[in-house]
Amino acid sequence: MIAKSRQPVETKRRIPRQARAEETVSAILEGAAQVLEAGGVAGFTTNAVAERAGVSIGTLYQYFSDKGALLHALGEREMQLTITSVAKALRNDDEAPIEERVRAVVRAIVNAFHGRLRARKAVVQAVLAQGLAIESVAPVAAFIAAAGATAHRGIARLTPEQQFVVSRALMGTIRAALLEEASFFKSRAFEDELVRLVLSYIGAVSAARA
Amino acid sequence: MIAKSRQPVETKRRIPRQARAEETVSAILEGAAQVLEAGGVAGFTTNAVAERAGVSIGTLYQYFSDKGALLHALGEREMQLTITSVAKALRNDDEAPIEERVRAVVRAIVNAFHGRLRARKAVVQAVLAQGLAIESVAPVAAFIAAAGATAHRGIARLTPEQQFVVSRALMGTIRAALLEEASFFKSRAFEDELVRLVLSYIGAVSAARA
DNA sequence: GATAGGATATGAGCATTGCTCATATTCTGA
DNA sequence: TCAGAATATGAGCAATGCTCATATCCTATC
Repeated sequence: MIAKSRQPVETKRRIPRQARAEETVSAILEGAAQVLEAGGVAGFTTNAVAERAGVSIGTLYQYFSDKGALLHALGEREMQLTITSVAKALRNDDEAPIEERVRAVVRAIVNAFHGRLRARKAVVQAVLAQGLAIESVAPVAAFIAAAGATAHRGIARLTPEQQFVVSRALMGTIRAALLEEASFFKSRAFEDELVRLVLSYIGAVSAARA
Repeated sequence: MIAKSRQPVETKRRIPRQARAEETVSAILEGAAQVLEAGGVAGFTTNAVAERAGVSIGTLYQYFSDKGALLHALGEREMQLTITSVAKALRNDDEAPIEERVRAVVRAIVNAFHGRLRARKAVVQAVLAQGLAIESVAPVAAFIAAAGATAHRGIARLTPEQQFVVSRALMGTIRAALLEEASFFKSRAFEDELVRLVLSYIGAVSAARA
């Protein structure tokens, strides 16, 4: 008796080995984004994604174990974009005053949500709808927490709870503005308040240490 | 030709007029909560809810236009609980120092999430998954913003953006702790940090005005 | 107490959707 | 050239959201 070849229990089932397979995966992800942009979470069906991507439904399931895995992949894509954006913002002004650095981070995150707002909103919604929030959003938050909390000229290092609070407060507020389609989402006034939120908190922690 | 009787486009279709109908609606909501507690969002099917509630699927749809409406109702129930809890907390110490009042609000919100954590988490997830966040969560946030931001002994009144930031930052952080099942969710240390977050932000706004 | 009509409850079953699997096609290395 | 691996296909099954024709229950009126 020959054992069936085991499939790894991953989000992706088959790993592309040929160029056309890579293209297929890209097409599926792009199709997924388009379907989300067009019809939001409600219209997001795997059959619709496959059709939009120009592949059969079977092909879709060769690369994604289920609908959730597809959303997960989209979420990770967004996450990576944000992380890259934040990292870049921090690299530029390494010795700038803390306010500049915080502002750069805030702006980077907000700007990561440019274009295809409807799709992005839908991705956030869908990712939150599953337990995926933990793995998928936490890295961004952790990165921000670490970045914003590095001991830096009299600024105290943050405890894990404090890192959690500052990162989730920032991400949560931005996410709320996106989901609620706040008119001031990309306004300077909103950015100012987010900067104030982070700075005042970090300042208060530092002050309490002294 | 007789026009069909128009159904109001509401979350609830039929409005209970008899006592047994009220009981039916309660049973459905209770069944929904139980199904969520047992199987999370994944196991939440309308047929399962109807069975658990001891009513037929048809009856369920007499009172709730669709699955979303059911989640919406559960969400509103949670929201109302939180609002009541916060209002009560604020009523007690009307002339207490601002720190006490903020702490009371923070504690009230966190304590609103006691018991049936799995169901609550699922409700939050489900509500976020639809566009319902806007109508369903915003009232709590607005209430908190208004309550925490009432001009009070040298504390400045907040602009709409500022109210948005302080309420969503607080709610978002608490929600993140719930969804990510943070170990410190109900710890004193976490509460302290939430208080610090709100106080430092309000303080910074006030300081900037002067 | 009888009963007409409104309110409430039922559940078989239809439409849609997530997903599988047997099969076909394409590619690559020897 | 061609065998076998990689990739692609899509009919169709199972599960789920939801409807509607029908049945049962309740209440108001006489």
